[in-house]
Amino acid sequence: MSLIRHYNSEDKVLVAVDSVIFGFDREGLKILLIKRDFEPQKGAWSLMGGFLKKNETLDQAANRVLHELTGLDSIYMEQVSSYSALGRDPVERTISVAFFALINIAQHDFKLNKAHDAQWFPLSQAPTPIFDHQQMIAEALERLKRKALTNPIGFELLPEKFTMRQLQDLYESILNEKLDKRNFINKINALEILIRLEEKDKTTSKKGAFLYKFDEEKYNQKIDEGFNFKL
Amino acid sequence: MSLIRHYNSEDKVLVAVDSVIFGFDREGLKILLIKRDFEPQKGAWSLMGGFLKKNETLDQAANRVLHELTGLDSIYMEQVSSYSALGRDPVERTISVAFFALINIAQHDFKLNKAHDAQWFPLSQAPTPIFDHQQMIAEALERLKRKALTNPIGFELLPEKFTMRQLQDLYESILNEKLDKRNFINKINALEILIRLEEKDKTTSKKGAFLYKFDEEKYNQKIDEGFNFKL
DNA sequence: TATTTAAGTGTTAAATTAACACATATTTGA
DNA sequence: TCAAATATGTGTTAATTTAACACTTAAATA
Repeated sequence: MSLIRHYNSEDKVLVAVDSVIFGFDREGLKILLIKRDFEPQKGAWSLMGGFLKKNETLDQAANRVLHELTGLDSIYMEQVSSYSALGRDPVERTISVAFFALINIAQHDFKLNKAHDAQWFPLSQAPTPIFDHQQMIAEALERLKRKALTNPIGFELLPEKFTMRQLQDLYESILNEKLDKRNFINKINALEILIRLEEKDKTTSKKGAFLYKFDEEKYNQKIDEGFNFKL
Repeated sequence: MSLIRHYNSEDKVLVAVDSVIFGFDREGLKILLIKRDFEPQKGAWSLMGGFLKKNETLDQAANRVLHELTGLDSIYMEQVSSYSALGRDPVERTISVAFFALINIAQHDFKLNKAHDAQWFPLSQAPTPIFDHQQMIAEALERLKRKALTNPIGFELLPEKFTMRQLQDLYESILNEKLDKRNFINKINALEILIRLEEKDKTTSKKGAFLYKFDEEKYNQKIDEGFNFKL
């Protein structure tokens, strides 16, 4: 007789992961939604998700699901929260763990898996998604905001070379407020994580704007240290 | 034939909740651990936990488990994170959602359920608990720190009447640093959530220290508004 | 009545944040 | 060719917030 108590009498439940996939391009911050192709709510928009398998962690599941849709690996992901309301998925009792992912749309040369009928939506123009996905998006966005104010995130969302204006646009779209150009530049420069290149980007102005890239070493240092931005 | 796709082929897993129960009394910030009474690791210290049942939410499960141990209801709890490493519970594959709870030890007149062999430990003197519970505690503490800097929390942890010194002790033990007395008082008073009573507490000084209570209305207002303390 | 102990109380310097406006380079159209 | 239009680039000052700092007071006890 073993003294090890097994958990045979306990309930097992379906566990899902759902990903709030944020992207950024010249048009601003966007999220990636997929069109649901089965009932109920067939045709409605939804976060990309999937079920946790017996032999994988939640992070692995979230990465697997993201990979299935985008083909991408090594994408920055972070757990947001778990959702467990009883009727949240009308098909069957399921709890879901939400993640957020950061992708730079223009840079990564990926094709969305056509089987999933996915589409990028500017944050403010996204349709209302199914179940409790709206709440997941809202909480993921809160997390992203805090992240942006305490750690550098541009590396995940911006192309390798970018203008100061693009960086400011990124922060403005995450924080959902206009920032003063000079104050923003002063703050960013104080971090000393940017390297100004000789090249200029001429796509948005006649004068041209200097391109910058991140100083990877100092950038990573700031990830560890953290900071406390008030923008 | 139904168009509704069921999830029959998906894996189901055991889902647990584990609670990092913080308490505060004259001796400082403490956590409540229970002695595990079955193998493996019988006799080791552990967070109080339990399994999610088919028909309850994670919050309900966490409250149920807390109630089982303490008899208390309506305790402040907040979800921290989910843990899903494959071998985290050697008995069987289980994922766990950690919560933190705030209890004011002296005020609540509760008896710990003896069946669980529970004990309060000062944060710095707690034994190393089983599995990944140490990580849960660390992350819960991080959350508590941020909470303390952005929302009032004293109501949950302090007795109804308390001295300014007790409030400062609370913050010092959560933030794990000494604070300047005058600056602390100035900051707290700026919030305008305290009411100074005529009574004094004489247990810690000959002179006696004024007792305070929270202005409940303004306190709740600050919960909604939030603030950004830098102590 | 001298000593001890924790409580109580404000001011100033330093650092951070917020507010603010004009010149420049280049293209385009008159 | 020159005027107009447009986005880029750049510093200073005021206002606010935070950090540093020391002495007096009340009461108990020796």
